[in-house]
Amino acid sequence: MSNNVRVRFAPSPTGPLHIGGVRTALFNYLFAKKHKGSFILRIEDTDQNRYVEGAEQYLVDALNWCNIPYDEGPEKDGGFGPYRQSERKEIYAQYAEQLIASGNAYYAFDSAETLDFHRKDHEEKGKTFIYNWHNREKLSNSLSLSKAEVEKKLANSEEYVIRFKSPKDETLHLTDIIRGEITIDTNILDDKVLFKSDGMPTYHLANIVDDHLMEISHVIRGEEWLPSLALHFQLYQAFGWESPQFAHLPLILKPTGKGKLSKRDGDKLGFPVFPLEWKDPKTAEISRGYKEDGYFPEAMINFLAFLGWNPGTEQEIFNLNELINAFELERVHKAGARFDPEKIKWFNHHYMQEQNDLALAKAFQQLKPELSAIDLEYIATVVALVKERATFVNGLWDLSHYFFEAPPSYDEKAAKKAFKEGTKDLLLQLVSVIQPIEDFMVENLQTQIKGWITENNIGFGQVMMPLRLSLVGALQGPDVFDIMFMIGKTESIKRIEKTINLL
RNA sequence: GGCCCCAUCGUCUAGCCUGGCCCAGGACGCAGCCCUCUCAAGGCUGAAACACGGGUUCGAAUCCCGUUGGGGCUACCA
Repeated sequence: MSNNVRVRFAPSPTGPLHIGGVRTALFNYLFAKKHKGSFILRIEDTDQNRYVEGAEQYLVDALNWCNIPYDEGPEKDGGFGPYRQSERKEIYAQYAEQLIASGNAYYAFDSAETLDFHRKDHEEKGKTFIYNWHNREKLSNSLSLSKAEVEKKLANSEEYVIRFKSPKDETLHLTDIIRGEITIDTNILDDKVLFKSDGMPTYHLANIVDDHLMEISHVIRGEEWLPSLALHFQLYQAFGWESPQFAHLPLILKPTGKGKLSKRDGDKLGFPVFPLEWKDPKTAEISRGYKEDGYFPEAMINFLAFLGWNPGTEQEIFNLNELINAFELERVHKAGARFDPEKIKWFNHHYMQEQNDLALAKAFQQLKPELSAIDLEYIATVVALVKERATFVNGLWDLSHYFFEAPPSYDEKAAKKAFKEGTKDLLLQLVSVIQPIEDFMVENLQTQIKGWITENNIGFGQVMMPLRLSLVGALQGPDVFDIMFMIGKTESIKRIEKTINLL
């Protein structure tokens, strides 16, 4: 492929960007970068009724957080702007008129009520109402009405829409990069509305006009658009434009059950469906986001890339550059992919290990007010000690609180296991072993304590278990000697003595 | 209902185009073992799939047809 690859991500600002939308954006981005092309963000806000305040800003913020930058878009003109369809309003009408002039479209005056009536009427009879060659002669439009009548209606500025005149008895052979050839019989196609009575184009018209004007080379979008492909293809033909290549991505399905992934699933199963937290401007309802839940963007991107695509090798960990290099549309799957909240956690755990300890410490400190006064270096060392057990920054506290404060209690089960009859005596002896250690370093602690245990033929676990429990409050965590070194001699002894007093 | 798309372990998937190397490989999750003062991590091992039925062929997960199942669309929404 040459280097004039231009792709676009064209969401409509009707709410927060869904995780499936993120994947669509990602695949577009990967494809563009792989071919040294441009990735364009276009805002498809032709539906004034569904416009949601803040949705566009959310989109930009989400893409930024995901590290999927666009080359052109609103506030980032690349010579093909504007990039909001509402700002391109004047452009579309002339193209609709052009289609009428060439006989590919017509005016329709039917009211919403009339259409509604026909649909219901057909449904009752077990049929489907399709506005096309089949019945357009019986409806109110510039094909059924006389020229004079049409002109009169237009002159009276009666409300009208412009519909595409879908041909009869044609077989369309469409090509999709992912799916191969798709065959469609035009007889079952309906005369889609291209231009609405409110003066705005529908998605179909605006989409084709903009893709053409913006010189889009590949349209990579979700599978929900596959049924519209025939219309879009015919539109390009009607305009006499060269059509871009199409690739329809498989949908992301619910983890369990039927249907595609929805916000509800996230709420029910306890995982986010949106990249960033979103507060609904109307209901004030808050939807959680991957960012706020402690996911790293690298983890989300890596996971999302593997939903419907894979490189064909056994490598699974890919950074963005590696993804760009390896990505091929031809390797995208056809079938829908279930979203697996467990696997994205695994990716997050992986990327957590790759994070810089100091950076993690900062994030950890910001999250926990208890840590505000604590030295960042100390927190970073603690993080280094416990992070292999952590999947999220917000899980760090549970894994490391005993580095910052004495354990508030002892785990009951562990206490039963660790505290035996001779424990008190052993701990008293242990204190006398620790007390004289001048240089309170890990190696010294290790040799002194282990030496004392072996010399006196004491069971290792008999000392280590209650020791750990005294320090940590539970039988978990990193090396005991590391913990002692970190909290220091005084605190170590203090915690052991607390246990002694308790026994 | 109609139309279009799809179908390999529970899940993500390799293999399918160019049939034999596949009694089907990897990963997540699950189980066990090892490591070990503990919990993790890590290492090793295991259970786990070609939806079904017909063809074609010496031979089919791979090609064809049908059935079943799943998904999407069916708005003056995108």
